[in-house]
Amino acid sequence: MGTDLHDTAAERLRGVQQRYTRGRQALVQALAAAGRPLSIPEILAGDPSIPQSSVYRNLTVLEQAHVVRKVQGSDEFSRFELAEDLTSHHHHLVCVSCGSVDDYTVPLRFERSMAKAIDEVAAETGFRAEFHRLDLVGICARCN
Amino acid sequence: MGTDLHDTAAERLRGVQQRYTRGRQALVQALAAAGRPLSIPEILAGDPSIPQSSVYRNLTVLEQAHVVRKVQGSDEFSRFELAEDLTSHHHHLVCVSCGSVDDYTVPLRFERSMAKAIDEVAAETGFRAEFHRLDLVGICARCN
DNA sequence: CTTTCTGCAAACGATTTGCAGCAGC
DNA sequence: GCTGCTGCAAATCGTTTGCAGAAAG
Repeated sequence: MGTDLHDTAAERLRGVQQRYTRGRQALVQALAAAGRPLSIPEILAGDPSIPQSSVYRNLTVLEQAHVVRKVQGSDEFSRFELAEDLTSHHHHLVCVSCGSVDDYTVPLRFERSMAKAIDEVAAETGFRAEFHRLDLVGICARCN
Repeated sequence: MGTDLHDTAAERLRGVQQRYTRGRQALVQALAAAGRPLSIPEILAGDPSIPQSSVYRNLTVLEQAHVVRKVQGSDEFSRFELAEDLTSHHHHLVCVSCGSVDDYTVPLRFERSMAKAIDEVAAETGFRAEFHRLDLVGICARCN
């Protein structure tokens, strides 16, 4: 299970001529354990032994290999999460107070009706959508 | 009509102890004319006589006065558009190729069903949503 | 007049990058 | 070994800010 994740990650990295090194494994592990998008400071706080530049560099590589995805929050930090096909389809609760980002899901029925609406927009505008973001921006339960 | 916009902007600025100066009027005018979120480089390209720092500073003030809103694209630039209550409710088509952001709308019926889904999420998670973002990320018609 | 704004240039801070040495295969 | 990765420190670049003079009311 957790092994599948790392196997898949290794395979995708190989696909872009990259190695699945210790540092990269640690990042994937941290993101999988968190279950929500993490900022670089959060990752560094979790393991201060990793140099910042390696985190940046490896997240960039993992993003190109489609192992992780960059997520926009409400603050100045980029956040990262595992690619959706390694987890499951979800959306984000973005807190404008503390900047945290949490996952949430909507009923499948609603996703379907959204997919239909998106298809219509694509047909009308000529825009080819790769994915959609349905973020709720507000105040998280912790910040009350 | 266009006057209403400027009157409203002036009023909102007064509400936060700020003046509606020439430079700020020019920004509001530019955003209204564009009809889509603009980045600072785009604004400067449209009128190179305005100094960069004034654009940044005034957009910040206008944002605090709820005259404009910051919008996230797919590139490194922040973008700005008029506050939604000065225009109308809409969402964004974000092009990952050229970075441009365009507006689009979905049927009102769909917005209603989305509002309901959002209420349910709020009830379940304790998250208080101020607004939602339904962005489509992909390739715009221009980039083909 | 007094307060706020503007323009310039210098500062900031998240992210990127050059380079020398180390690890993976 | 060769190639690619790491760690450090310096560079980059969008954005912010201090300050002196100009504009608003």
